[in-house]
Amino acid sequence: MSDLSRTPTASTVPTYAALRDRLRAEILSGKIPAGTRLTTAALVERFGYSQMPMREALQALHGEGLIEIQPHRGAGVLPLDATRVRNIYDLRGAVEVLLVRLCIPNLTNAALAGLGRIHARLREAVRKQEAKVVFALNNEFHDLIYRHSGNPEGCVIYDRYASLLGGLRGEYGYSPARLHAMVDEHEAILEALRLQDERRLETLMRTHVEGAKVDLLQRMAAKADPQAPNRSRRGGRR
Amino acid sequence: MSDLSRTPTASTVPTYAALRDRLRAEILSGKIPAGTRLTTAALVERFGYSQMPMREALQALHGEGLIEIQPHRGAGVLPLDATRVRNIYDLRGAVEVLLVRLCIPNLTNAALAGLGRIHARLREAVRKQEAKVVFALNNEFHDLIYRHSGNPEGCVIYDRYASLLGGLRGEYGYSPARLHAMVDEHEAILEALRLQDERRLETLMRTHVEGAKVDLLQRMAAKADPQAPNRSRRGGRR
DNA sequence: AAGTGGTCTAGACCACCTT
DNA sequence: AGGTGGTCTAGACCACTTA
Repeated sequence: MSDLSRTPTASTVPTYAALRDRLRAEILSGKIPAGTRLTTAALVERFGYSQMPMREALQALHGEGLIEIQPHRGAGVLPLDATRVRNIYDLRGAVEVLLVRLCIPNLTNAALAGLGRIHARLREAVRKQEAKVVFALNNEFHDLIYRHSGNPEGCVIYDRYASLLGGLRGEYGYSPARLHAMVDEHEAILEALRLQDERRLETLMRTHVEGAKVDLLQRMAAKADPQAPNRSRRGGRR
Repeated sequence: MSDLSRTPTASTVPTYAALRDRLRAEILSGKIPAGTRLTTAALVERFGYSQMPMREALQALHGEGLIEIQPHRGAGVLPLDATRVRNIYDLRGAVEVLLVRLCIPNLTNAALAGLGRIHARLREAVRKQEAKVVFALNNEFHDLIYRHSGNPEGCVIYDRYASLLGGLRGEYGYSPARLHAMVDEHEAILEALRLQDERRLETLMRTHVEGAKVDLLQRMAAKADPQAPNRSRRGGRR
């Protein structure tokens, strides 16, 4: 797809790259929660390599904005509080509005058909209340659109923030209302894409991201603040 | 809650951080041109430190998207061709439209007055044809606005791309027409900020960035082939 | 005043690209 | 097959934080 040369069979992946990718995945999935301190000693203990490859991986993640490094004091996963979630959603939304606009002239009929199939499966998953599947299909839907934007730099930014927020979404899930709104909004976006209605697409996409933002923030707040003077045991915890 | 705000007087800056900041500045200013290969041997030769601090600096810059690292093959400054410039301008524009919208409720009268002063100086600099001053004041104008957005993550993205494109602008300069358009557009943006006219602001900012993009692309193209598409004398790239 | 852990150096190893 | 240069290890050093 890009000029990554010729897929050189990925013969030998350096240790620092493997560590970087693995740590990134664990941070984004929430397996390493925000706020965790990352010491080289612990990483050496865990992975069995010496400090320098670990340090290189940490520097790369620092450049990506995933962790914070204080000179002479160590590294830590950046916390994701409500303010930061709001900021990142806003930022991601701005990028998504751009990307969906850019892709309008590039979307083939085949791509539109693919989007339709993904949408149908997503609607079915919502009906069955399969949260994991909904999450995956939602990502597929957006990815397939943006892939046609012709702006790989923007896709990288989108991916980064989508993954970051995706970790949280895996933890907090969707509200039932949000699931149905998502289906309706995707439907409208799909229709606007077919009609190549740029202005409407921008409005729809902004509303779509805004709705996701509000929903996640509400669920984060609800979990942090049970606000139940009596032992409200509404809905079991799995 | 982690204690990231301690301001420890930055007593001792590690070598890798100093190298990273220095290399970043030289790349962004164009002192190290796009496409340059960065070997550790050359860096050791130049700075006198061993390889590992250099490698850490390169990893950080890789995470920031400034350089490319091919495993077992080395690092190089990413080339900035017309396509990438267009992509980055589009991306930056989307972020700027967001940031200017967010700052509307946060702009004080004092901030507006400050913007007015910057604008007056910029108009004067345009009249005197002082390109460097115009460049600096234009940055000041935008920075002062976005600083009030309350979205530091977005400001980081803006800064990164503004610096990247700023290096090119230092090389290619502005067209006379662009200078005057800039003044007019800033004037209109300032007025819309005073009136808190969100819709108009979005339109204005989008036009503003689009104008800058087209101007830079035209000047890059003009310099690349002065009018005769002769065969590329500079062949082997990579 | 001691300890923890980040930082840097020197050298050996080996993947990739030549001849 | 040789060379170049990226990659990794082990250890010494020292900044920052404990008590």
